Amino acid sequence: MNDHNAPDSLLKLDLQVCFALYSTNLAMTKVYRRLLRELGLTYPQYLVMMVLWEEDGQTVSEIGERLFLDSATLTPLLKRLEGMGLLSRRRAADDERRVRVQLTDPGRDLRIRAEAIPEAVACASQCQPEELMALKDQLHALRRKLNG
Amino acid sequence: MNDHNAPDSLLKLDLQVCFALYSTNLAMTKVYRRLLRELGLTYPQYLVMMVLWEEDGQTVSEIGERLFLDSATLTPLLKRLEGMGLLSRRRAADDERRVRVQLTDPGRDLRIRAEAIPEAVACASQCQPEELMALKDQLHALRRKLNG
DNA sequence: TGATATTAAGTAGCGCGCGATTTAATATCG
DNA sequence: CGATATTAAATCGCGCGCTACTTAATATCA
Repeated sequence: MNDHNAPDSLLKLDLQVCFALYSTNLAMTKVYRRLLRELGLTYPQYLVMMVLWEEDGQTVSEIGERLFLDSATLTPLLKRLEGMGLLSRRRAADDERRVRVQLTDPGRDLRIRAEAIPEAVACASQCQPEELMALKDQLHALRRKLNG
Repeated sequence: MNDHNAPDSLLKLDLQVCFALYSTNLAMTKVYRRLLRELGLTYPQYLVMMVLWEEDGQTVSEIGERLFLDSATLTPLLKRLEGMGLLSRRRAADDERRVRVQLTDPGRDLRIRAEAIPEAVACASQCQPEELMALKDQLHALRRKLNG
């Protein structure tokens, strides 16, 4: 009868939404993994590079606020990117608790090669831009409610 | 101008959708983590239990098809659930390559306590059922395209 | 039947993502 | 100034999720 307000229906519906989120995220990550392999990056590493390409020299906390990740996740990840020679980590002179993350020349240069990625993902999604934008807005709204 | 077909706009839009998916999934997992802690389950473990509550005695592959996970992920996870006494793993008599997963009495009983979870998550999401259903359908459509 | 191919599950190793804790630097306040 | 609180980053341990590989059982077919 399509009674979305019946408790049972609501509970199952919710379950499906969360699993849809979970499994679609897995599928998305798989697509990125294939595309990012030639850049030698994982998806979270790619996100960090995006944040730095947008604004270089951010602290670990600032990067974490953009990506909703904390230092327990970011510190090892940044060390790997540093090991690849894509960035450098240095304590800030004015506040030695903070670590500023600076792109190296290879790190900046990688942006050119990375610019082909979004188009390839969009192609793999086979969605209209309008659909993707609508989905993005709904996800942002849900994220805000879940985080708040 | 709102020109979604301009290459630059399309690329950025796609990026935002994927990150929205990624970060909303993180937020969703955090909500579940808090709720599932009292059951002693992680979200993927909870998903496996859901699959078995729906149909007991499935093989590792069958569970994997439902959840889009393979044996490299499921075998260790199932061993942990077995270690908790929630299920048992046994080679199938008719085809000894397959492992059938059976709920134990405690595993079946856990369902009662788990039934409060979806409502709590729905409450945390603060969304109308219609919104969640629409989001679910869009995610399923995207997942199908990404996987196919 | 016997050789080969396929299938199901398991293992090893790596990179997240996070709760809990630690270390060190800065801020606050008596 | 000195004691305490707060903050930023790092560390530790665990559970995914995956690629690549291994092992064992079944299927296929000459």
